[in-house]
Amino acid sequence: MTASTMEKTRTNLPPRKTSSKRHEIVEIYDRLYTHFGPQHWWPAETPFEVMVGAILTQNTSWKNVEKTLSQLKEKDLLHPDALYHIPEKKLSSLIRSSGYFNVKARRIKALMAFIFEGYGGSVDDMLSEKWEALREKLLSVRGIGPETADAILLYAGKAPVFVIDTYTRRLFERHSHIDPADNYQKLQKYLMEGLRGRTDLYNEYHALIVMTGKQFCKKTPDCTDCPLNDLLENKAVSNP
DNA sequence: CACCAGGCAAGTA
DNA sequence: TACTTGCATGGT
Repeated sequence: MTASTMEKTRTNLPPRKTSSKRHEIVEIYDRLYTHFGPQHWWPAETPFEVMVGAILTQNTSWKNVEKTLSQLKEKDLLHPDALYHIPEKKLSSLIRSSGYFNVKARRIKALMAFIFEGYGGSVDDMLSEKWEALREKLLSVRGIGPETADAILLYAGKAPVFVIDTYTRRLFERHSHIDPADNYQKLQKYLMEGLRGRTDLYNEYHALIVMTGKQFCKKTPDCTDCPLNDLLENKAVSNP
């Protein structure tokens, strides 16, 4: 896998010619990719920014998080040393516009403590650890659950993990035979096996799913008038 | 006005 | 184990 092929990713899993019926996971991916194009995720300049953003965006619109991140950047606080030393109270006031500011300030401080106590404040050192081990450690940090941990691993550390969020559940609940009641790990395993360990696809797929959530699907549990239905139903349409 | 947003932890039965 | 609740701002 070269850098250039990472840029514009199509699945090619399996080749259309030799497979009469492609896996629905791949089918959905290709439809989303064809429609929306590459997403270039995560929207951040540094791995550290990914990590902070991942906490700030918990159950919160990215729009609100952007405001917070740009303000932190403006004050030159968006790096480990600054956020490690800043008082929690002050941090909570700075991240106010992201919502849950008291909770998230505590969570960010917990992550800083983790980075400094475990890796001397070096994000690079943290991310150079084996991702399976790092995942377990991240999950032990207060405020980092499976989605946040996996977002950090995938988008900051380029680890081969699929990020499962509410949009992902909703999409596969409506447009595949996957049991929506399945827990995080089971759905994740199913998707990861379907995509054969392709980190670039995990990256792009999750980004595409969030894009569809933003553009179309806001209603739960069902949305019959959702324009996304036209894109995802009629699975035979593109391949006679 | 209600409802949702790229979750998580803690409490309850 | 499986629900329920608190956390909170900002946009539609």
